Amino acid sequence: MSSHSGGASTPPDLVSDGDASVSAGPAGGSPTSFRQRERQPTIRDVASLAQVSLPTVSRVLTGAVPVREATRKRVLEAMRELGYRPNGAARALVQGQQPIVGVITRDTTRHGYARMLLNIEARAKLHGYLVAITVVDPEEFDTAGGALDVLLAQPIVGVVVLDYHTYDPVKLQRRLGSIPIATVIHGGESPVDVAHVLVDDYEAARETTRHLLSLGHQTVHHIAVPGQQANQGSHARERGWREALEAAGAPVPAVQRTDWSIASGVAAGAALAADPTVTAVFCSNDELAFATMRSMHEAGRQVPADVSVAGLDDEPLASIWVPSLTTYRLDFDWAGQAALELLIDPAEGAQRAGNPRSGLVVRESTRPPR
Amino acid sequence: MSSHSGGASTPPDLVSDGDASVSAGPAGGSPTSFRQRERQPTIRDVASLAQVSLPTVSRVLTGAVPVREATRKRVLEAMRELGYRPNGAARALVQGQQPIVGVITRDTTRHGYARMLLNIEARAKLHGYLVAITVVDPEEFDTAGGALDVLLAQPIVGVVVLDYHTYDPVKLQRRLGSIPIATVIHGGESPVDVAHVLVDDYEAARETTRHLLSLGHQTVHHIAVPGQQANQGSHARERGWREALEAAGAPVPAVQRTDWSIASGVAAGAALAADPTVTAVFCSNDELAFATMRSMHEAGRQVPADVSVAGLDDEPLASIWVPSLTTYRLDFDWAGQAALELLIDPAEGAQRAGNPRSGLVVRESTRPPR
DNA sequence: CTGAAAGCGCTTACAG
DNA sequence: CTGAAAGCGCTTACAG
Repeated sequence: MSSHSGGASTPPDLVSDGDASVSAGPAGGSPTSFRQRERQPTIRDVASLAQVSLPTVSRVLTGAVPVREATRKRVLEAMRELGYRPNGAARALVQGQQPIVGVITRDTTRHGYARMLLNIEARAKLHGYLVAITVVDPEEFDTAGGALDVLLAQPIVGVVVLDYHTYDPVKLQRRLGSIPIATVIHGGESPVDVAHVLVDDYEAARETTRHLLSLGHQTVHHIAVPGQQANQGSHARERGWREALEAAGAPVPAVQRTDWSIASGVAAGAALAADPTVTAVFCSNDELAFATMRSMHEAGRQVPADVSVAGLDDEPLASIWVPSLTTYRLDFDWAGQAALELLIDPAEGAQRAGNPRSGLVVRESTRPPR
Repeated sequence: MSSHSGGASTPPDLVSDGDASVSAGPAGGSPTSFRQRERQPTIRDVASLAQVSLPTVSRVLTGAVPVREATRKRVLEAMRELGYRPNGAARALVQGQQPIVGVITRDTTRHGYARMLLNIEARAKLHGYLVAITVVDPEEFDTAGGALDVLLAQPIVGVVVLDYHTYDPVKLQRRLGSIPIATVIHGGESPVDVAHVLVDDYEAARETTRHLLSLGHQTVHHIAVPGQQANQGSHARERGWREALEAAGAPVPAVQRTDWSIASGVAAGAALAADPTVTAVFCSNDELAFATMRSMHEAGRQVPADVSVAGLDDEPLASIWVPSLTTYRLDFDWAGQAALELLIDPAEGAQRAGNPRSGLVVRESTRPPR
């Protein structure tokens, strides 16, 4: 490897283009040096070098059957010398199982998915499993061929499906066949017949809306994320909000809809900011709440003096926004871990009904109306 | 599957616990129904049902060699009837290649990594490749066994290493052996001998610092992310800031160090807020800038009236923070795509030196000192 | 504790 | 266009 001089010079082989560029690597290396890999040593090479039989090498590899210490040493030494690396595909073929867990998810950069994914990976690693992700948009489920097929063709341990209800369960089931599955479903949704971890969006939304009502607001406006595809209905968060209002006998204002984007959140927030009767807004997630606070600011309305704003999720930035955001914390870390465990060991997994650190977090952005 | 009544009731088999819980799935399903999968139909079953030979089935599978239409139809029909799914491990064994791309990365919830990962996945899917991720902390590289070994044991297409310089290149190389690799390195770092995509953190930091100086600030304070492990030195962003100051003959204040966490950013920001001579702060990333703005607010110092604050990355929220954040946009989407292409096709990849949408974005948080 | 044999499910030349 | 044979690299009974 090159030395680390710490200098600020750019690599000599650089195809410079503004401040970002690409280099094909090893100086003078032809593309083929990347494509054609030399023949890897196999268990057979190791066996002959160590002067033992194939099964013996296999035994020190798996560790299932005891091998004489001296023999073991010799085999290990031979492996080191040859730079031997077991062939996972061959092993998977004979064992009928690949130590891989698949994850089917939507946009992994969004807070909830990102945290669940990170935690699934961490937990899977603990069990010695690799995580393979496939981002699939519910709308393009049918066309999401390639990668998903590769995943499902492997004799994998199973698949974790995040936000299960956004997919069409029939199509999903047909595609997955008999592959084990564990899902994360979100509160207030219909009962399902698959192993699942429940993140109760419904309850979270209801609770947050109640908080705003308890402060004395006549009603609470809502900025919503898109409804769920497979459900055809509104999002659980929207239902939680609606039912909280109905239960309190408060009027139910028209919902402001967004497309998940911040821009659409700003637009929705601006619409509410223009309405002087609005004193409280519950947003389907923290990002939309931030966007709403921005819109309020631009319209010259103070949060929380003029308008209270609450979110849902409790992203890290919620605590430091100015004003800090009242929101409902959802424990996606727990959800990710629980889903993985549920897949690995349904019996065990179902027992550890966890200790989710969820709940309303009241901060600066909400207060009684004046 | 269960019906979708849209009701808000929780599943009957629920182990209720607050607002989040776990259910082991298929009602009455014993754990074994998950562990033991029935024997999958093989190419042999398909062949005998369709009354053709094994190779013929293989041919309709691969599509490489033409097959008589009528025969093809019969084979396809047999596959459908049996619910046949090819065994990827067997195919990989004979072909010597698994259509899988590995990604070695740190905390995938952080903005840059998250976006690169998402884009790598999208691009890989286009090529029919699956993406397997392994989150590995540079410090625990040696112990990060399990999952990484599984990944590297597969005859994968190659590995994309994000933020390459945080790892020890020697250890990494030893672990990867002859597996093709494409990396993302960050600006101002030492030249490397591997295929890489450059995201120029150094230039970004220098440019942003220059912007603050050009506004008339005597100097610019800095809140830094941790240095890079393998480099032992300071982060490229810190070097960019330092050299911009030196080039301008401005004094170089002590650096405020953080551990990436928002809390440490708030603490660092508070330290600067307490110093009345501070008029401009450049933060290593947007999150730290948000934290700093929070600290300034708490200390009663106005941004940008009293203090200018700039970040780096241009996260989505930067544009809607109050005040909106001046920052330097880095095109992680491009970087992710370019890295994947570089891995797949080094020759092609190196040519498309991209059109990164990077650059300084001046917003509300910076202005001349009074 | 160790070796010879069979086989995991597929693809790839090789014939026809 | 199609079939019989060999083999990818490993593990798993089966003997010893």
